Amino acid sequence: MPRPHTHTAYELYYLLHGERVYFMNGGVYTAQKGDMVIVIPNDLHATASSEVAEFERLLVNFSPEFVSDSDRFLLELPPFRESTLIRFPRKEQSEVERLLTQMLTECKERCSHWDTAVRHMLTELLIRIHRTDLAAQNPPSSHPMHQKVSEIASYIQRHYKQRLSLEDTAARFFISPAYLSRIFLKLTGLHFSEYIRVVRIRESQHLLRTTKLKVQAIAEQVGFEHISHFNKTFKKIAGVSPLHYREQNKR
DNA sequence: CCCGTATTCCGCCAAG
DNA sequence: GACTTGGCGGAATACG
Repeated sequence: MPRPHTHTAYELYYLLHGERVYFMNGGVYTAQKGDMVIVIPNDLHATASSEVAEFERLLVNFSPEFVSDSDRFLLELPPFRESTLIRFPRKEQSEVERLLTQMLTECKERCSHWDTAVRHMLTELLIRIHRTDLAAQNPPSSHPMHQKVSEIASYIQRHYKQRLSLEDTAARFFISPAYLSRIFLKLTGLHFSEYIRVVRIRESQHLLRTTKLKVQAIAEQVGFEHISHFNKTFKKIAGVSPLHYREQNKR
């Protein structure tokens, strides 16, 4: 199973067939044939297998800069505001698949003006995404445990400032600590405690970039009682020390 | 589900 | 003084 990760590109993940569990945006989604997972830049995401083992997908990554200036606004609107899953209607699917495969072959073969061609097709794809009815979408999860893990992940995102133990959280959601530990890892790719740390460090990164708060203050705000431990954890996850990170990301 | 063990984490202090 | 790094023992949690 691929480790959870982030990157600065948009990711479009289209399922040709099979079934796939996707963790992103703090929620668990089950993708089926004809579904497209949209991951916006810097969102933590991972995939896991579902009961159905086999699957085939088409994957497209692109940076916002790749989209022509005049079409960039398409990325500012709803389906691209946060990572999500959309389902194309039956009759749209073949067209979407055609677009995607064509884009991929263009990228591979690199005939003249391939980039312009791809840029065009991407725009068309974005429009198709916008046109699909988003209202009746998002069956957030068929599986009851997916729902539960989603709730737990979102609970962590809301309460990372306070102490969160496996035991207390499990009790709050009426499952055993051991089961929570196992199911959480399976669906998110991260251990329960690891996820908390990642959420905390990501928030601290945000604070380092956007405020002038002292490291000490930030550490406390995101739920670390001791700076020494915050520093260690930060470096392990972010790769550099807090102030170094702030320095690097001074626009 | 419970258990024992291994691993990792956390809070604390000390030092650069 | 603020930040960073390191070591240590007990606690939490991961593993099988």
